Amino acid sequence: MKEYSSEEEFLKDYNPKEFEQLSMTVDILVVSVSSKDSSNYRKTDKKMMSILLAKREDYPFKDKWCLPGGFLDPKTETLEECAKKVLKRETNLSNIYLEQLYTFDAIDRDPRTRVVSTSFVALVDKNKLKQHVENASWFDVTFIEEKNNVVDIVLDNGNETIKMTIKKVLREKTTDRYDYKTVKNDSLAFDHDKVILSGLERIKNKLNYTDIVFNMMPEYFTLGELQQVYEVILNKKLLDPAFRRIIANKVEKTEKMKTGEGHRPSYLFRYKKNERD
Amino acid sequence: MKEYSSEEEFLKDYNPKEFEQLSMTVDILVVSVSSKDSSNYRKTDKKMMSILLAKREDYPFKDKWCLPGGFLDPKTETLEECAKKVLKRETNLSNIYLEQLYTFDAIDRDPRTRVVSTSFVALVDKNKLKQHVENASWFDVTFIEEKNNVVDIVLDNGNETIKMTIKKVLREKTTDRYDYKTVKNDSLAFDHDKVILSGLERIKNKLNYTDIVFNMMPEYFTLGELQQVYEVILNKKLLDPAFRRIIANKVEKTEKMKTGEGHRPSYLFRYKKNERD
DNA sequence: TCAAAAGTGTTGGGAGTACACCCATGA
DNA sequence: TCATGGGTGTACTCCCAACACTTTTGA
Repeated sequence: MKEYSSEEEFLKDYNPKEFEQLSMTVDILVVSVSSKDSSNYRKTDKKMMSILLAKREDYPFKDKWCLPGGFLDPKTETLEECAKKVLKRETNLSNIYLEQLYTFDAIDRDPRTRVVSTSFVALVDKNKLKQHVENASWFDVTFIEEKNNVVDIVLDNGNETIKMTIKKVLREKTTDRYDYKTVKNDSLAFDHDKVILSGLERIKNKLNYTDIVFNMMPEYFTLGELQQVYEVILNKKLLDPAFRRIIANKVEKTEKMKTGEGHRPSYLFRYKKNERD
Repeated sequence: MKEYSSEEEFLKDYNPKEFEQLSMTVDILVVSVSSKDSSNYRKTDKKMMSILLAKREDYPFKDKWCLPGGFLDPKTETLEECAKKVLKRETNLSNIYLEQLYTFDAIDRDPRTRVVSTSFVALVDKNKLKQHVENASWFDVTFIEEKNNVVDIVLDNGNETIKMTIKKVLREKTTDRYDYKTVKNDSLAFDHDKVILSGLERIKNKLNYTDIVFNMMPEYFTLGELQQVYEVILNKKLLDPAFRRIIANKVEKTEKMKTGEGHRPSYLFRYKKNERD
């Protein structure tokens, strides 16, 4: 290997042109929780997970939906800064929970040039959103995992229903990592179906050992509402007493009550800010 | 947003030059387990985690150690293919456990140009390695986590000792994600200290809910050896009966025995290949 | 009055913790 | 013989699942 004794000498020899034609993008899975109004005045609203999609108008993906994203400007920003910029543009919010998910990079991912994309998961409280950006829309998520590791995801924004099917193939017997194979996906651009699936699974896993739910909750909430969010993300019914015990030390009861619901009113709780353990 | 009606029109307008000057690299944390010979003939060899480092001879990082890695060729390979190529070069092995870790991208990471680096963790059984590549060396890892979230990592290859100190700062109260701040690091290039820390933590976490250990084990091993590997990775002593119960359904007893150790001989076990649960 | 959700107590089983104990070996 | 690790049984604790039960409300 050649040795260099000074910076000038090194830079003269170093040829980044060799590696040009590479772009990076950032894709963000913005997740929130929405409520479907119930017809029965007694029943509580049904909770749904929802994600934000934007419509592409430019050529290669005309009329396809895709995750909010954008190209990285290598001269000025980090991937995370780029993601925050995109989030600000799409939601007009700055203080959003953001976590790097995975870097996807199939060679033929983008027909224009070689693109490597780092995906992020963002969790937001929909109530804080003031405005909708044009061309963007919230889709309710229905997640059906069948026994043979085939996952159906249905997205619905009221006007349009998007269906996709992905097969999960365990990469190695020794691990929990899956390769995602798209079985059916007509409406989402790029590999965004895979980003959605891996992001949703990440949230589901993290629900049990972190407090990330509270990023999707308003400041005050009833335990029933919180439980519903858990239930819709985990996709299973939880038992009330068990649930209350588990989250007891994460929340604090306030003096406020939620009334007018056709049944016994409930105390409003709040995320316990000053916990130390 | 401008609309395009054909691919030609689109490509004419699309200008990737705007985003050039971006390179990607792959860095791999290759982890294995080594044994330190014991002086006492009765005692079993002490197990250590060890990682592979390579010496840089080129200018900006002369005399620094760094993780095996290389530039991505955007025209021909995916990140994972690139990682496998590097692994083949450094270890001459092809069937290695490989898992994407995280994408690091501080703007000033590399003084030459903007570089985004996706890191991987690879687990190998050192016994399978036939040859050492020049300029590469295995370092035993000592990992000391103090109460105030400051981590000391000491690497030792017999000739040289590398010390580094990193502070972990929780990114958000609601999550388990940390920002890593380098407190002290004189001998490792780039941000490889952070890659090492996050990789080691990843392995530690996954030990409990996956079977990744077996990627670092030879085909036949005693339960005592396996337990030692768990103990060195988790950095705590485990109780024999508990350990045996927990891993009982992951391994199968063979007819082979390990003798000549100055104590009761032990059965050799093997990873149970055909488990279904 | 009553359906619906809020909220609490009690019990049982399964998993992990701790410890006690015996076995087999080679120098 | 004995230090050392191999290997097994058992009792105890704690968490969580499951269920039973009471409370409170608005139409």
